[in-house]
Amino acid sequence: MPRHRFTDTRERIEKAAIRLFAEKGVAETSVRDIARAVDISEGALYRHFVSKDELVWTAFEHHYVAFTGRLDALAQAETTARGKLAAMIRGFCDAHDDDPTLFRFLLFVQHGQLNKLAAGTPTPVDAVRAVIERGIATGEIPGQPPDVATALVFGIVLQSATFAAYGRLASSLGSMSHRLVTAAWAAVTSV
Amino acid sequence: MPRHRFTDTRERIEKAAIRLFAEKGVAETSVRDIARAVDISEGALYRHFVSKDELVWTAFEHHYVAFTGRLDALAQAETTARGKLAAMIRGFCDAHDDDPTLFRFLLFVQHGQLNKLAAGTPTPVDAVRAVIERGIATGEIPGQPPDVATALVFGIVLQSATFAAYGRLASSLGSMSHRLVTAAWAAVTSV
Amino acid sequence: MPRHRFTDTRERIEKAAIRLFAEKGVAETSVRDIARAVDISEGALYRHFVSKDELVWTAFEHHYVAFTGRLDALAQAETTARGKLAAMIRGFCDAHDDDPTLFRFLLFVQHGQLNKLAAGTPTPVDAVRAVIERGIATGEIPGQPPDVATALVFGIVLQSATFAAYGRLASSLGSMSHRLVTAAWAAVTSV
Amino acid sequence: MPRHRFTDTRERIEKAAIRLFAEKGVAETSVRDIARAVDISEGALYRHFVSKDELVWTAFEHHYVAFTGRLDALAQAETTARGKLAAMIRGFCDAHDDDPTLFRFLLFVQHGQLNKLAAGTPTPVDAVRAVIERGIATGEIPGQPPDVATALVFGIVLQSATFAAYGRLASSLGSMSHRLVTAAWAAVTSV
DNA sequence: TATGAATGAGGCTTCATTCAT
DNA sequence: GATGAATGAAGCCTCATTCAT
Repeated sequence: MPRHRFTDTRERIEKAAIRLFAEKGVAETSVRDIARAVDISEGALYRHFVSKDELVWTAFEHHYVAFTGRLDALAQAETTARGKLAAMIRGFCDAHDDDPTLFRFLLFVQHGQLNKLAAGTPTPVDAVRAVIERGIATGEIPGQPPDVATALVFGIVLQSATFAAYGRLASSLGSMSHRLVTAAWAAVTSV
Repeated sequence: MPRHRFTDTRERIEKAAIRLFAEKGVAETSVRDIARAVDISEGALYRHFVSKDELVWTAFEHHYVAFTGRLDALAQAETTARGKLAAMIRGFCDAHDDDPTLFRFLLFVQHGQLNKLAAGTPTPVDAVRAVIERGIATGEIPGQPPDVATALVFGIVLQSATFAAYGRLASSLGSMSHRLVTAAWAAVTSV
Repeated sequence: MPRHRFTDTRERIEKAAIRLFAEKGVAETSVRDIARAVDISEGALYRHFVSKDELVWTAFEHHYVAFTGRLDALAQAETTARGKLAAMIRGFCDAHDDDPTLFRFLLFVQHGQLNKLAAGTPTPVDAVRAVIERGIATGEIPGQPPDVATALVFGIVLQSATFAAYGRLASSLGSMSHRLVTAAWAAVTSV
Repeated sequence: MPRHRFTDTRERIEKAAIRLFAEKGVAETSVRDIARAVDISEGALYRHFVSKDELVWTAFEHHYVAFTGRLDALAQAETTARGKLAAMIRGFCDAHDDDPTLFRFLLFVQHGQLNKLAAGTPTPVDAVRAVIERGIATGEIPGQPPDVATALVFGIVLQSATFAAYGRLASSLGSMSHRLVTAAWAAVTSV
């Protein structure tokens, strides 16, 4: 099944690349590093990716869009603003715990990739912001600039992930998702 | 007497370097980039800094320690936990508005520099955490793991700065410091 | 199958490097000089050697140890002290005539490499010294500090090679090996 | 006495340079190294020497010619070939013991300087060779190619100095000059 | 005279990418 | 599809030398 092996190699490359990018940064990771991690030759890597840039971009875009979609879906399954926000925050925590390395790559290391997103492509920030904007419209959330409220929620979640990465917090964000929801809601409604 | 006894080349290098580091990242900024920004030769740079590493480290450490000290001083000038926290958050906002580039370099780009700090050197995180821990001890802040509460406060402030950098929020954080204080206090006391 | 599985680039690099080192010295020979001599790019060189240092060391160590071994073997094939010494001196002359450039690199240019030899690694000096020490013990050579006698023998051989390099003596040391043996033996037994 | 200070600085530079050259080699010694050793600025060094090359050359030529002259004088004070040779060898030993660093610089590190000597400038090799040639002419020394005999004598002396530098022999060559004379004479007359 | 900042060439090395096999 | 040698640009750094002060 050569097709399978191909697909498999491509995925192994992407996975290794994401891990290395998350650990060391994109610029600090060489094509050689990646090839070695997957135990293939440098040349072979170019059979699967046209360039390092494309590899970075592919790895980023694919998961970034998927994660955004998941957040949207989680929100839509709820009816209240608080419920939507809570579901999304739990979604963040789950995504983090599921693959902390990928989470860090998507949300911390992406420097430079964000600008490449086609204008209008929704991001996790947009997903959160949409819920907040709607909550303000319905009166569930006090009137305020939605970007500020989005920053509050986003900051609470991402900083926890950062602390987890540095070992300042337990590596499982799920166990504190309830606390984060409470805090985020308090922050957002504290106007 | 030397040609440039009162020269400011060293400072111009540091300033340009910080700007480039904040804009593009450390690894993505070459010594040549820096030299060009200051309009000197690459070699000349090495009369002022032993290596690129030392330049990064110097630029980081100097301001990082100073900023931490400023935060501590602001906190000490207040008596209540809420007062201390409010003063520190305003301190963050002022530092940001004073020199957004430096702020971003210190708090976002430091990748890799933090580990070089002598163990025990206090950081802004420590400054905030100390106030929170004390507040919990005095009962001003509800009982909770201090690291979680610290993440809440830190996240609220840093994410606002991030949004400002991306143009999602006004570039002046000072104008919203009151809102951030309220939100942070709400988050911290929402247990 | 790789492009150049049977390629000899590595050997060509080593050979050119040894020649240049012998002609100009190690520090005076740049990686660019070597690459040009082999007609490859500088970067290509690093696929074959990890660093200039490693190239120098590899070129040195490999041949140095081999040469020492050859000397030892030549000595062991003889029974008397004079026979052993004579065989070694002829060994020096043959090695010189075989590849004067390599000979000069090993015995004159090694500046700095000798210290890298694992302590206890035998050198040509040790080989000669061992024979002399034994000759003194058996009474074939008059009692004297073995290091002094070693210097006499070594000096006679190496200075002849030096003169050959400068054109003061014929480039073939083999044709005068008999003379060198006689002189060395006379010097050593002249106590 | 500004004149004196000037002269003094120039000599201190030369002395420090010779030491560093002997210790590390010419290419491995930077102008900066030298300036630091003398505790002056790099620029100041150029007030005393037009270039590094000139410094090397001056340091070499001056002492090299002087040493050659001393050898000649020592030889002329004797009447027999053996006496002349013995005096010269003692001259070598004394020069070595007097300033081992200078000795090594002149006789080992000069790589590249020898060719700059005006054609016909007498060298220590010439001094020894002249005595030997004459000894052969008078019959005091058996007939043989004078260059070979010169190599024997030179090698015996220089290798002893080399061993002294490496700690294989006592640092005082004077104490073994008698032995070296005996050995050299034996070697030369062993045809 | 002395200083040390500045220069420009060059040194060693790494990197993304290509390509003959 | 895979290999790894080769390339050329670029990266960081050192050096001999100059020059304004």
